Amino acid sequence: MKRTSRDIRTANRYEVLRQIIAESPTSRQELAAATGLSLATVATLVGELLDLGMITEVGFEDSAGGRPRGLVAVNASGGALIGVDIAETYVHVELFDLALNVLARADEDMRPGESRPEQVVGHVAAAVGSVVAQAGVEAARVLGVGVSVPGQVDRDTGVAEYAPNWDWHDVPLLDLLAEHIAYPLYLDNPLRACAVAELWFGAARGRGDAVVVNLGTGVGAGLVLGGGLHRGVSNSAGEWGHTTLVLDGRLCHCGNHGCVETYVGAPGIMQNLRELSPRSPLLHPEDQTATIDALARAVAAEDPVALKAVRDTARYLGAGIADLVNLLNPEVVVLSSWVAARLGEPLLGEVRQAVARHALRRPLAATEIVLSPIPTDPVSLGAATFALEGALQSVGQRAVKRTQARSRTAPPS
Amino acid sequence: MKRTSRDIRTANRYEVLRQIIAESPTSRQELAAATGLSLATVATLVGELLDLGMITEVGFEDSAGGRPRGLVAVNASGGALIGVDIAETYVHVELFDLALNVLARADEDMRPGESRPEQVVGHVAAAVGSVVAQAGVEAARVLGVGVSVPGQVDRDTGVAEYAPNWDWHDVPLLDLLAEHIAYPLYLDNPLRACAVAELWFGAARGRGDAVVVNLGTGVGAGLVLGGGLHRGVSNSAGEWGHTTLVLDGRLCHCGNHGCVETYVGAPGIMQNLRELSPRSPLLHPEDQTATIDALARAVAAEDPVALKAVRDTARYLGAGIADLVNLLNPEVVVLSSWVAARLGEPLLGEVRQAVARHALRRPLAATEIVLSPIPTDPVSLGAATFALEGALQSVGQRAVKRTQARSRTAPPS
DNA sequence: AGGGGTTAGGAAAGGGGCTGGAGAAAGTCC
DNA sequence: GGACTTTCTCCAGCCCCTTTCCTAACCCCT
Repeated sequence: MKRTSRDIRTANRYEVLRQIIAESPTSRQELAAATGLSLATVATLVGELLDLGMITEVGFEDSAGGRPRGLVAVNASGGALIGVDIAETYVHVELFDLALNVLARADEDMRPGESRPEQVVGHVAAAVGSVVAQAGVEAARVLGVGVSVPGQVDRDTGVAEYAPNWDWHDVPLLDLLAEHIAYPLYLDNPLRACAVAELWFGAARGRGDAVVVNLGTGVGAGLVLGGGLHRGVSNSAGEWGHTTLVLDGRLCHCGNHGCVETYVGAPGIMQNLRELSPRSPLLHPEDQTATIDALARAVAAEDPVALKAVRDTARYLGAGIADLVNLLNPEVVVLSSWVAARLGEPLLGEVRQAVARHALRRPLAATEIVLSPIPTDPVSLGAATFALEGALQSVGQRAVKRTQARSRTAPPS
Repeated sequence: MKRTSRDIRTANRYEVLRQIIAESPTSRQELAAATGLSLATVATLVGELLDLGMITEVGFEDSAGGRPRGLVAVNASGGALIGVDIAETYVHVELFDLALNVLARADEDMRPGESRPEQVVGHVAAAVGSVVAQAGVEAARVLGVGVSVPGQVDRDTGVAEYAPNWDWHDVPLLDLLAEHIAYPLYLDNPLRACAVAELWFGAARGRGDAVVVNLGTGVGAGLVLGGGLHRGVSNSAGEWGHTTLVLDGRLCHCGNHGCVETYVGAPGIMQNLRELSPRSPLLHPEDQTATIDALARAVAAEDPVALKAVRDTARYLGAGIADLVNLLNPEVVVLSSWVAARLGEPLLGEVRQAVARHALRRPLAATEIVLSPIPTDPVSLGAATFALEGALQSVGQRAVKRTQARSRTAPPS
């Protein structure tokens, strides 16, 4: 709530690092141009990041008659970040270097019924241990672990206030995890993880206002407003899946009827397909992933039923997204998560048309609708980004002293 | 987009003045406590406002053994603000003193067909001239004129990009007005005017995230996010009236079916009533205001048809608001504009129940739903507030020099 | 090989902001 | 009148960002 001049610094630090990660190697000049900051400010921020070991100087640009520009790049091996994606049936963990390359993965399946917090924590601890061992990084170089857990989360206290899958209430998840994991921990939910991933590395980079529509088993919308994540007063903003799309429509597990989720979530898409063709061979009743995969393949083969199913889904989705466009007037709407990744361009095209039919002209003209450009799992990437943000947050004064030390020691060769 | 330390200053200046207006007279100590700023900062900001003549020192608090606190209050006569509410059939103008009391009003009716920009500008100029004359304020003391015009507006260039009532496209309204009005002009739309009015003087004061639901002939939602107005990338955020509430529902003039507006805007409410009782004596087919007034009176008299009509309206409205609560997780939802003012508590009660049925528990628990506490026309008040913000924006360096002058001249008696 | 032109980047100065503390100011109480 | 208390102003200190100046580092040309 209260803004101080330090927040400006932190935001600029984020901005510079984002830019370096996006375009490595790069020069101070380019960074200044890209961020709009002065050269002097960029230079001090770059100095801080050099001191932290997050970036390194990697040589010089060829000059055409002048002092050559020094180039900096992400120091990939300068640290490791871990992203944990806890879902209903699995725990997926990835370890990233600072260039956000995946160095190691680990998965733990959870059987139905394995829903006690201690059990979940056990799986997470095992997977985290596994990725650290696989990647062979020293413990000291792990900058933090971001954890995404479905439902409502109090990120300050680290309490999972409510997780619908397992009917958790006020589980002190971060404290439980801290007993097994010695690295700094950051907790939030998958919606916001995806949004942050897009904000740092995806289609929302550099945009003031963006909506990240999450299409998975559940559905939600991560909101980027004013250049930062919008959390709402109790950190539960973005619950878009239970917006009423069809009055008295399909029954949703939330108890209402006609929620967006029941039409465009993976089970909803299966239902759309089933209503078109009850015995479609594409349907794998117990396996959402297999069904969506089959649907994607059938669309590629121009199967008419599959095309119609995607079009129907896009109609619902487009109507919902149009409402978001009208309400929030974002620069970009990003379709993210596994369903969007698999259905890809065919879905996107239909959605664009459907949105165009429903949205008002002016907001529509200002809004781009795109697929997430993030190739890996956005949830674990976003979770890792929370850890990265955490590591950058508290850079504070110490760095200044060390800047002096640096400039004394190693003049460029 | 780009934040600088000056923005902090401006925000703090707003905050201090807001607090003084809300609670006049007050002391520097109280202001510091209320705003969270240090005493020193409050003192300099109060000094600035004293120099501007917007507030005055009005005496001292009784002390119980110490230096008594100096009290400051709004200097009501220190300036005048004009708010212009342009609507489809009328222009309503109010002149406020700095305590935001209405000193003068003027209305101009516009006949259907009188829709050329020059005609509207003529009415505005006449009404503005009238209020200035009525109130008898000197021209120099008018700090600015805020103008609210329906539709999409580019507030920087002062162009009314699109006004649906009159099918205006890219009308340079501010330039046209400037030919007749010599005061500083500020342009925006009624949605945001209402939101700003709530933010400064109403139920959104001091709240980080609020939604101001505007119930008039049209329907919209002013969004206060992160303590400030959310405008979206092309200043058209808040277009909530054309959110689809009922798939394939009532035809809306926007061309879609089932928009929120067709159920909870004044014409929509009339339709709700008509569907209940086609020959209801409450219906005044050509007069929205009269119908809503009659409905309000009938509700007060516990007329069962009227009660049912309000309940039906609240069902629709509640479903829509619940979606907003889920999506944005605001601290408060404010029901504003003339329909909300007239239907009042009965509507509010039904809406609360309807929202509770649709919204998710956690966001719901964090959200309060209230009627706007603003007794006058919120649109002209909000428009005047734009002028007030404008006057405070550019306080800059000059004030510092004058601070020295002040401290030399007038020591408190 | 050495100078001139050109560009990069560091250091210092400057401007804006907020805060904490010292000390003057203005009361009450004894 | 003096002791005590509280307010309020002013200044030093710190954090930010930017502008400006100057040196460093390179190219090219002679």
